[in-house]
Amino acid sequence: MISQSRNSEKEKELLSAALELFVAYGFHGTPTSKIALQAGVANGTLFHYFKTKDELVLALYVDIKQKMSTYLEEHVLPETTLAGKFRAIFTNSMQWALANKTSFQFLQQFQTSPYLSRISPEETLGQVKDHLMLIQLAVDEGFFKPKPPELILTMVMGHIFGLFQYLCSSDFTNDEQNKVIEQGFEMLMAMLK
Amino acid sequence: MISQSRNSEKEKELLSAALELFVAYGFHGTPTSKIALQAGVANGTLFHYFKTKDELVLALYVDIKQKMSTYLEEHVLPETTLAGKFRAIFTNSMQWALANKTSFQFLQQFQTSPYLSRISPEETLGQVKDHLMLIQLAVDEGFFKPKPPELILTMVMGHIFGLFQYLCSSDFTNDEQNKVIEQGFEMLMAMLK
DNA sequence: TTCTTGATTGACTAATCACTCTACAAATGT
DNA sequence: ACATTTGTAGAGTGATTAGTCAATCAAGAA
Repeated sequence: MISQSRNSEKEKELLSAALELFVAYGFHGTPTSKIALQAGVANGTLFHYFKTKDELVLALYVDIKQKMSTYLEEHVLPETTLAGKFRAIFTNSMQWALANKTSFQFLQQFQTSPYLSRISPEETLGQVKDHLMLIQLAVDEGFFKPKPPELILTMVMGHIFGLFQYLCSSDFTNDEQNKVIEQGFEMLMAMLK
Repeated sequence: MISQSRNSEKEKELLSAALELFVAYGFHGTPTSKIALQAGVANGTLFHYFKTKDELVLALYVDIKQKMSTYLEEHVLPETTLAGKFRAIFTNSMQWALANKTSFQFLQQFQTSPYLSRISPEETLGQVKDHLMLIQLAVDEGFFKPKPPELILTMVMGHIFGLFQYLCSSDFTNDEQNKVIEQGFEMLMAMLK
């Protein structure tokens, strides 16, 4: 219905404005008034959609996490082989991060901030469970070295963060970017196999 | 002199209190009044040592960076071989991070925050110049794969961050920790050689 | 039409914050 | 001894903030 789409629109505007401002000025460094202003709504409207500022921060985190997960699922599910799945997870994570730099920066910022503790351990676990299972499978089949899956996962994520920072630090053409991602994946595999 | 040592003491107290509170509640989430309280000094005293809150944040960053650098230099300089130097850099970075978790967490938080832009590029470059030169040397000698040193450096740092998070996520004995660090180094070398 | 419900507004408030200011104490220099 | 600088305190201030509230507005239901 029309009214609902209006609702979502303003909510989306608020989330989008919050994302930009949070990355630029930090969570506490961004007043709700500025968020409302940039979203083009009144002060009070923000609190109609989000009871508190904290709730807005958490909602933004969940929203971004979900968008990235959806993107990854779409691109990984079609892959049939283990190697194909890992390549898809890695390259598409990088592609998404580079295509959504602000969102990815927000994730980094959030995950190293005290806000992270507001996310329940179950929810955190749920987000990585699938990946852990896939890694376990790869270990069982001798595709990866026999290491704890959690160790492998954190290393892969560290790898992705590092590569992201490298690709953001200077200007690359799309071709160069893809080449670096490709090489980064090969190096990662050299480490894990 | 006595007065100077008193000065340093209060300044250190303030930096130490700020560190704990920043990691627990974030930069803007920590009022200067609470910092002064925890440091055991009056409100105004904080502003005698640091003109503004921002200056305190930056001073804390510089202080921690310098402590880590000093620690690394001490342990890396004695090494004579390339392999020895890299192993020393890696393992001692991990050791320092685990022995100074809060400090290391602060570095992570700071480096993913908008505050990072307050640090001049020259200063940032100065901090990594030595490492970049060492990597370049290793590439020239065929010790590492022929990749841009910046790429190798960000990957190593991503590796360290990942390993740090893994070792913080659950309880390990010292022996287990050292084993993981050792293995982590071997894997890193497998990737870079 | 009339009623109801939810969206929207922006002025308002109580609390909090970074920072100042004045006064005083302690150390240092001469 | 005296003067000067430096450290310390904590009440005070003006600005800012998250969140509230009473008042409209829009739109569908009866």
